[in-house]
Amino acid sequence: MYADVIVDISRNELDRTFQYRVPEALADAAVPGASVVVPFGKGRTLSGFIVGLSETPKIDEEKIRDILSVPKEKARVEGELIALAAWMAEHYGSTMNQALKTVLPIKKKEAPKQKKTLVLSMPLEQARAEYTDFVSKKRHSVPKERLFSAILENNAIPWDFAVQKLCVPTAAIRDLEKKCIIRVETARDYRNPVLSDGRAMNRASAIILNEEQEKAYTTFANDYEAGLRKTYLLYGVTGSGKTEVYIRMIEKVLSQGKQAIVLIPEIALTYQTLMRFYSRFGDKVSVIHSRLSAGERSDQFERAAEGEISIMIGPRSALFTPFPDTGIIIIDEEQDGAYKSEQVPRYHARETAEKRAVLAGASLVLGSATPSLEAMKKAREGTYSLLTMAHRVSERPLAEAMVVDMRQELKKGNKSVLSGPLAAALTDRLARNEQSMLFLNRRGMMGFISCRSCGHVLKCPHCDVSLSLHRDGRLHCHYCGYVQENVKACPECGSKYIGSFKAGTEKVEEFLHEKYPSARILRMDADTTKGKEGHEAILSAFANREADILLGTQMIVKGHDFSGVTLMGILAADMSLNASDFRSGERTFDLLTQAAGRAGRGTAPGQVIIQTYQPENYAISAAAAQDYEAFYKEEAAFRSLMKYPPFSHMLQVQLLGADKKRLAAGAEDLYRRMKAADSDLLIMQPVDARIARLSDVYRMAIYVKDDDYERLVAIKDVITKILQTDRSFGVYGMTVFFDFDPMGSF
DNA sequence: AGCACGCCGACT
DNA sequence: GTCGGCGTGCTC
Repeated sequence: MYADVIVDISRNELDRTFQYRVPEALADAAVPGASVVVPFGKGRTLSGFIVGLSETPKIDEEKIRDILSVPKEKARVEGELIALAAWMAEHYGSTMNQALKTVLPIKKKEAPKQKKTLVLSMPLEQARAEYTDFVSKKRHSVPKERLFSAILENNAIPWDFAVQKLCVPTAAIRDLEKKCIIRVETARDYRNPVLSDGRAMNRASAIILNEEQEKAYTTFANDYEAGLRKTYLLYGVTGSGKTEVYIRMIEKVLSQGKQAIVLIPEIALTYQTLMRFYSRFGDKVSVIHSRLSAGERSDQFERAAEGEISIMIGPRSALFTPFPDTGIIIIDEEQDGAYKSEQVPRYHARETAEKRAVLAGASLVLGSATPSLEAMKKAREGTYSLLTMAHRVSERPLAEAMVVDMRQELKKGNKSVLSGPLAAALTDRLARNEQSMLFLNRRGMMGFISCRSCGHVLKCPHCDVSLSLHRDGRLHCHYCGYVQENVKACPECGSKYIGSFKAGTEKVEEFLHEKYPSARILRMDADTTKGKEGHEAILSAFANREADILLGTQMIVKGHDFSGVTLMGILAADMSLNASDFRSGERTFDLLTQAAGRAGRGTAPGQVIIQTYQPENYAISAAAAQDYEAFYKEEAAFRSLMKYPPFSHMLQVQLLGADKKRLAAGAEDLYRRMKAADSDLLIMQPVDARIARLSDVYRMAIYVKDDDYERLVAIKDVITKILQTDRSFGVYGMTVFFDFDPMGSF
């Protein structure tokens, strides 16, 4: 018996299976998915995973070696998850090893990571002298020079950083170590302890659904009974009671002896939802969240595999819960950006869930009040089954929304961040002793140029995304590389009030204190929520009416209900609209819709005031009118015209390198090779990434667009092949990553 | 990734 | 002439 093993080294050159013999004694333990220890090369033992078994040797039998052991305590990947990992590696461009590690429950008793650090092992003065000496040599290695100078600057740098970011070969490190210039120190880093949350709950009684909810549920239930496994888009306005529908669907699936996975964007922010599940299903439910230790996570996964629990709730990674027979996967707030992984493999939970659902024979339910263009497009085409819930459970009216044109405010001579109507509304709420929330959308405020007189935003003539101001003082497009000089006056109206937009929560807070000295103000942003309980502390203080105004960024918008709030002010709705990113309209619409949903949750009617320089923009007007249809129509037209996802697909080839010139040369070389490989594919010339340099690593990107996702996968495979086989690429010191249909900025 | 082998420039 | 750096090949 032979086993195909993927060894635990994430290098393209080694991203294939190696065949090993299974000794008699290990025959039972050596199943696909098992973690094994194998000999590799000379005097090395590595861990790896069995991904397949066979009876026949594929290579010279003499060369095949034995599996050394199958450690019992190590986690095992289920066959279904191996297949899923293979799909992910292929579709998102990663090694099989990386994909397996993503899918795999984190190993239980993993030895604490030995963090290796490189430190200077001689006095600084002496090292400086050595360095000068070293550089003066005619034939010295460039990577070594990088490492040397980095250490001189920082005294100590992590091993991983040197190897991965500075692209220093290990041999070079060893060499400097041998010369007693640097020292490799190993320090333990400890796991952070975890709070466990095991509270007993009373079971809530059965839920009674309203007509719309019942209809959505029945459609699903009938399909399920009939053995149909589909993807459903549950499109329900804020407050339409999606959670109750999820719960009923889960009950249905559990009654058939199957299990359920529920994905949510941010556990901390949907505590209320979570408690609903707890009270309904009690200890059948388990929750994973980011604060859980590796050990606790792995315990939860193990419980799932053992059948102790049947519902797993958690973020993106909960998708890989090793249930034996998953019956339903639910993705709540399906449009949320958090479902796209930032790490390689850069998978999207929606697509990956679709794949897993097929592999597992499960149904997939996507829930949202503002569905992503991706999901709605498929629903309209009939690929997904659309379940609509258009009414709020209590029939409570949506808050009344008003759009304030900030250009008019400027004309009236008001240059402050608060418009007349919003200032008046605030004064009014303070007098009536009601609470207000002010939302400052800071996302993507980096460097777009807009006119404060007419609202005109400078855009790339080829890509229709905002140009951003670079350090060189010129305006760049991040998709195609278009560059133009900055402007002194607005090209539309000639006004001199044009420039990049800046305003921080702190500044606004100061302003509010001045204007409303007696008001009690709470500020919530990345700075004030640093502590572990920062979030909760501020939110509960506000819920207890310890403040009149809550001022904050995105984080105040999601999930929480404050019954005392009757006013929601959105200070600058445009900010996220002009991020140089094709998804900015969608994100803005989503944020504004959610923000608007915050006001008027109690008995008093709510009011929403949206301040903007672009009241005519469809993302803003549609959000103010709470009109998803109108938004979808416009946004779909824009995406399809510009060939952006989901009407086309886009591959972002990310290029990183420590040396600017070599990186540029490498990018150019790769670009030409790509063109040669598929000459009529739309490949853009290499451009600087939005963050062109990050911790001393230069970053570039090549974008490729095509209707056919598989064609992008094909060009990805071409690139991987070139990198693997063509040694001459080594000179560029360039590392390459892929991001398919990217979200956010690179 | 990491290890052995072997060529070729630099220094004695 | 020898030393040692770095490119090259290989891992079941």
